Amino acid sequence: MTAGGRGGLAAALEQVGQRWALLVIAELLDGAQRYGDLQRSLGVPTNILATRLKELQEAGVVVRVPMSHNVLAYELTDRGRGLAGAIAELARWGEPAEQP
Amino acid sequence: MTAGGRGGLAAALEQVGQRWALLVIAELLDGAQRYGDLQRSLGVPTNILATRLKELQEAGVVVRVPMSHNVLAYELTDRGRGLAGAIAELARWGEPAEQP
DNA sequence: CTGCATCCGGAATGATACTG
DNA sequence: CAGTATCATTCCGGATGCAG
Repeated sequence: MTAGGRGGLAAALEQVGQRWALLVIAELLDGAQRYGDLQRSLGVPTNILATRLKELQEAGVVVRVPMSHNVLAYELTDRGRGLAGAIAELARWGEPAEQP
Repeated sequence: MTAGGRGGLAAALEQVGQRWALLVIAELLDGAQRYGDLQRSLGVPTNILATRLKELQEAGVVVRVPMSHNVLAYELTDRGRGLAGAIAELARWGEPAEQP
């Protein structure tokens, strides 16, 4: 039953195909970040960021980890880090063509 | 100036991050297809498909190629085929975990 | 001060009817 | 067959409010 890919791709896009989702994950690939840091470094609206982080947690891509008391951060799960390859490919594809 | 990836990723998502865009491209990876074929195999609304195909042409990802007289099809450009890796990674990530 | 929730206008999406 | 036109629904984005 090789799902072929169409189904897998559709499933992937349902989980991380929303606007800003892959950008948030790409930021978290550099390490855990706090809410405000993600907001400032990405320039994403606060309501969208809150919604995405909630959805990504339900998808098992991101987890909320407490640091010191009163301070918490968001971190990728193993499943979330599994997107590193796809993100790298997309990023390389999107880079302006450079002639050596 | 290693564009790093954030910029490249954002640029990629602006071109192929819209809904259905990557699914259309994935279908075209199997070879050129006609409008009605894409519509039926993907189940995408006709107005969305028309819009995406127009945008993907402007992005240089897809070209409209005439076949026999009165029949035309959509085909990926080299740039479009450059997304094969990213799509394969996403599809594999989205596949349900299979335990043998 | 950080981490969200709410409200609202505008853009994107989807279902369907219509045209060359 | 290959789209375009129209309208309802949903999503997104910016401003703002509010609790811990």
